[in-house]
Amino acid sequence: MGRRTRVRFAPSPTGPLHMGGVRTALYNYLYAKQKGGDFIIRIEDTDSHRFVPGAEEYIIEALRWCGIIPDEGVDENGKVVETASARHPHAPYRQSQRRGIYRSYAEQLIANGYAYYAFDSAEELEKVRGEAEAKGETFIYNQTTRKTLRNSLTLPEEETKRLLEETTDWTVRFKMPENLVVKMDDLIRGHIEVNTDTLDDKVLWKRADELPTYHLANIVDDHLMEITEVIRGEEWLPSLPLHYMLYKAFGWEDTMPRFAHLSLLLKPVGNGKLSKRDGDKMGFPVFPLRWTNAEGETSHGYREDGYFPEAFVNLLAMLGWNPGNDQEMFSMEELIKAFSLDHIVKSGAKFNPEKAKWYNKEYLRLKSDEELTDLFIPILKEHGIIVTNGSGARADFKKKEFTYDYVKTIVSLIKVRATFVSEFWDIASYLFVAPSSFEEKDTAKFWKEENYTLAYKVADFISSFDGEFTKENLEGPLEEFIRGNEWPMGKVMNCLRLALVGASSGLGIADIVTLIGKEEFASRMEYIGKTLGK
RNA sequence: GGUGGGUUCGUAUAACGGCUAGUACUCGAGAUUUUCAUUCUCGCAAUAGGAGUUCGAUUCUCCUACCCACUACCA
Repeated sequence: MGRRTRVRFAPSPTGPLHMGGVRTALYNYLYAKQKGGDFIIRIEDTDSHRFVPGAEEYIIEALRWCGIIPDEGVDENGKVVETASARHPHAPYRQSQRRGIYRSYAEQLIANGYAYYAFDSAEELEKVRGEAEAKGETFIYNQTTRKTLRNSLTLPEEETKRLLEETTDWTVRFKMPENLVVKMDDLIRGHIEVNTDTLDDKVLWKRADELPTYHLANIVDDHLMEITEVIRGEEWLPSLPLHYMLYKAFGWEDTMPRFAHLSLLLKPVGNGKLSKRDGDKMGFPVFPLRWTNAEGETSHGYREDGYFPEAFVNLLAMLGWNPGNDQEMFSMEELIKAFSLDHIVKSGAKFNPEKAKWYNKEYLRLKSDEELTDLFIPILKEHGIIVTNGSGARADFKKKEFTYDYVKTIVSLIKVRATFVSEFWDIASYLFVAPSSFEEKDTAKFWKEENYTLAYKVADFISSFDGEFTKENLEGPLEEFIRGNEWPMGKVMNCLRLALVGASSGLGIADIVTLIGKEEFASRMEYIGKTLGK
């Protein structure tokens, strides 16, 4: 039909965006970009009671961190973003700022017999609900019960007129037709049929705050904004028949968007959907960014926990979608190329925190040494380490001054051992500060006279080594020396490692000695001797 | 309760009627390594249950079970 692809992500600013919401936004974004179309962010703030300050800014910032940038919508400063591709202005993108638009559409439905005025107060409805519940039934405002309630279908015309003018808590409800089978097609789920007898007369517009409800606002805006595909969460599937009926009532069937309903993200263990609590309990974030609520409770965010946005996006993309082959690592560009609604999984996906970490580990390895070094330097500063611009890999342990090259060399050696940059300090602190204590178990295992006497001989060998100190120069001769004497390699080396690292783990001895230098090496050998005996 | 959706190793998924049900994470074993880590090799482990259609069913149909969503003047 040649319509330009236009999709939207339409969050309501009632709190921080959950990672499931980010996934929905991501799929919309991928779909739009693949088709060369537009990705729109629309803020659905039609519920004045649930509005949370800062939530909108949070949502936009979170998406931007992920690299999900809208072609149209609101930016993180609240300013309108609009592309040149827009054929006519679609702004504003906040439904609260569009309130003037909706009333006439609601009235149009009434004029054409698709909707009616309802004057039942909240208390009255609560009462009939309570009565039904007492009888073990569920009250539904539908074609049967509407005949017994106060609305423009049951009241005389004059009374309706009077109430419209004199009262301010009435609503407009959709008049759901009787016994009609709605035939729908979902891009992911296929053909679905629902009988309208099982549906209720949903409120479309509220006089009290002069705002539409989700259903009306959603259909009107999707129409006005020329949305071609609606990709949203599974929780909307039950209201799809209503939405179909609304498009029909407005006479917009020919431009009705196609629908795709995504399954939910489930909690890692047990049943149910992923919630904030699961993250707190199991120690993983459920939010893209850190969030502090009105009560002052702070929730973890992927960004603050040290995840790379590329890793976060990648793991999210693979939760409920697959490329149809074994590829697991995808950049945003690759995702845009490979994405397809055909490969979306119908069932809910349990989130696996282990796999999330694995993704970050993989992306960490992919980063350049420079980039990782820049991320490591602020952490070093927190530990009182000064990083200078001096040339070469030089270390001054007394002044705690190390060159950029020194840090970079370390990063290149340790990055394979970490999942997060935040782990670098624990992994490599001994390359900046001499160990002050020695791991008990390792000490008991290796620091024995028959071992350390040999270790000190090896230390003498290293100290008197007259070539330039590099790993390449040192490694071969060192090994030959120990093997030549037929000394037990593992035991001797671990005595040295205990002295240099404080434990029997860490880099190769040649690496460490090359980095810290002769002087520091000697000092550490002396210290362990004084401390543990020699 | 009603309506709709779903169900392949522990987890994420592949196999769009046809090999021995593949891959990744996790876990286990081995190899390499001066330790640790890495790397490599191998291994454990699944079609919810039952009918039917078919030469043949993970795939199609029906029933049962279980899970999820919705059932607001919330989105």
